[in-house]
Amino acid sequence: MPELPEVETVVRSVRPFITDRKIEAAQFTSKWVTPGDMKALARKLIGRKILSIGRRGKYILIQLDEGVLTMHLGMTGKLLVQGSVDEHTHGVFGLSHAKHGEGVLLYHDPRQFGSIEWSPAENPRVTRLGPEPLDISFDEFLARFKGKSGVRKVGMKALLLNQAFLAGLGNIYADESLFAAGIHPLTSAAKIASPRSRARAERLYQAIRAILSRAIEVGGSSISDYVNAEGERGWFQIEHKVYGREGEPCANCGGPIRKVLVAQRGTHFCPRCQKK
DNA sequence: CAGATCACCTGCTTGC
DNA sequence: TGCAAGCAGGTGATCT
Repeated sequence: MPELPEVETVVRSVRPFITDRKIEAAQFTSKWVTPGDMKALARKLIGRKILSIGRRGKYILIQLDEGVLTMHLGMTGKLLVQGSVDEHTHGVFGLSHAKHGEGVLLYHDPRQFGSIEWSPAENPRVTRLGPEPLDISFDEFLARFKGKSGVRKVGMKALLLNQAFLAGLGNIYADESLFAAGIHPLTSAAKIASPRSRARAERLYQAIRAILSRAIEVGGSSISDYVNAEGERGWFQIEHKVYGREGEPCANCGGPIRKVLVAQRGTHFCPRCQKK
């Protein structure tokens, strides 16, 4: 699902519909999305005013006049300001005086891998995240390659998927970034972090930023059913060079794009352009 | 500690 | 046609 660009798009599209509004009703129906006492959560939220909405990694942060509502969209989550409630709608928020729209916010998530949590202050899941890829310098990026016991030996694909390394990259943008930087997904982090690979590390840093920025510009990637809060699709999938393109010719060398399993995830790359 | 494996849930596609 | 297996944008618990 939704990775950093999709979550950013959702946040931007929902912002004008919920900012400065009061939560007048709330209902939850999934023990996976909202573990624990769902009625207590609803009671906690009703009467709260929404001060602002933001994003950290793949998390949506809704600042309230008391505490913060932290949401994750998992693999199939959507946050919608229009549409109807169905069996996959696991969160319904009724909002005060509709300045725009209809005054309802719907959390929709068929697989229920997402989450909705209230906490008095920053959610610990958010605290554990690494830095925002669009905010850090190259030196800070390079410094992340070191773990507590020296330079990390993990493969680059697994490292990019680790949210404690950088927040926000998922399967699509990890594959696209590694292709753009000419790095094989199984290349060890130690190799990229070595001084001799400085150019490649810098290419990766720039690739991640350019790809995420461009994806945000065009509203994210709509692979199957991703849409923003107003139901609009994103268009970055058109610009994917490797993700979902197994067997197609590489944009760079013309050889076939391959798909293998890395870190339990389908991983797309060009064997000719991305050497270990 | 770092890394690998598995599990969570639903729906769609693939292959026999 | 029908059905089982496999796979999907993610994360976190549990092992080695």
